Amino acid sequence: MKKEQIVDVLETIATLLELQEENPFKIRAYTNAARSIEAWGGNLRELAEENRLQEIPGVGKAIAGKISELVLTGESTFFAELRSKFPPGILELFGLPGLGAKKIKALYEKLQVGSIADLKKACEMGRVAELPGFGKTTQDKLIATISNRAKHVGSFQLGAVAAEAEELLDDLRQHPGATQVSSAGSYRRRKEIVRDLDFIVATQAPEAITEFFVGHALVESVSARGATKTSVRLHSGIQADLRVVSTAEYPFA
DNA sequence: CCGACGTCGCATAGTC
DNA sequence: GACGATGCGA
DNA sequence: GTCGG
Repeated sequence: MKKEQIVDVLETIATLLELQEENPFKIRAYTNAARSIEAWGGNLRELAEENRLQEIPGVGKAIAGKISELVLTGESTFFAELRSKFPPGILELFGLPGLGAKKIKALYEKLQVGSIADLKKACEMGRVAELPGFGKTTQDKLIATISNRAKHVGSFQLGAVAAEAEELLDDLRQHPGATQVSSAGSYRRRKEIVRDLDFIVATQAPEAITEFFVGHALVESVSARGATKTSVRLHSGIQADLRVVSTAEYPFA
């Protein structure tokens, strides 16, 4: 297992320990270890094989043991057991502003809320406002936040994808077969939130352009490939659509 | 072995 | 309206 | 859970 994944596991352990109201210092120990490992340049596998994990600040005997297990087997019995105590979706709830461990625990124990979808239903049924510590205001705000969030699933901040978009545009323009290249849609309009990137290329050689597009270094995977429209996913995770048109119809595309 | 581990201020919403 | 709880960031 | 006296 890779370093980033291990860091993620340690952070998740900390979060789950919060839910069962563990000793706050123990919780922090896990987050500290995660931060520390993140900053550690070296190779975890080597360190694990030489039993030197404890050289990393914040990593003691217990956490070192869990890391070795993760590095070697990709699993941790402790983590698996901890995880099994809660529904997987409960971690989503930490992403909602205003919700922390205490509130989430109450929602889970009293209303069996184990995901954002569950929470939305509970709010809509008016059950959340009944809970001590919650009220109508909170319930309404949660509904609003969740609905708002749904709109942004699979969307990106403009700045987060601008670099990829521009690089792709430039490279398409470099291609000898492309006579006109432009972006379209929300990216062209510089909307703050973009769901996907749209490119339009005028060409006499659609096949070659498509080939070039799907083979581009920024492309992670190809989800659809047709004569006039091709969809791919870039490394950042955003979807990018390419429309190829004849030079004659480009002005109308 | 055993105690310390950051702390404070602010905002918000709920309860008394 | 005061007060404690919770969440969040400095 | 980890660190340090």
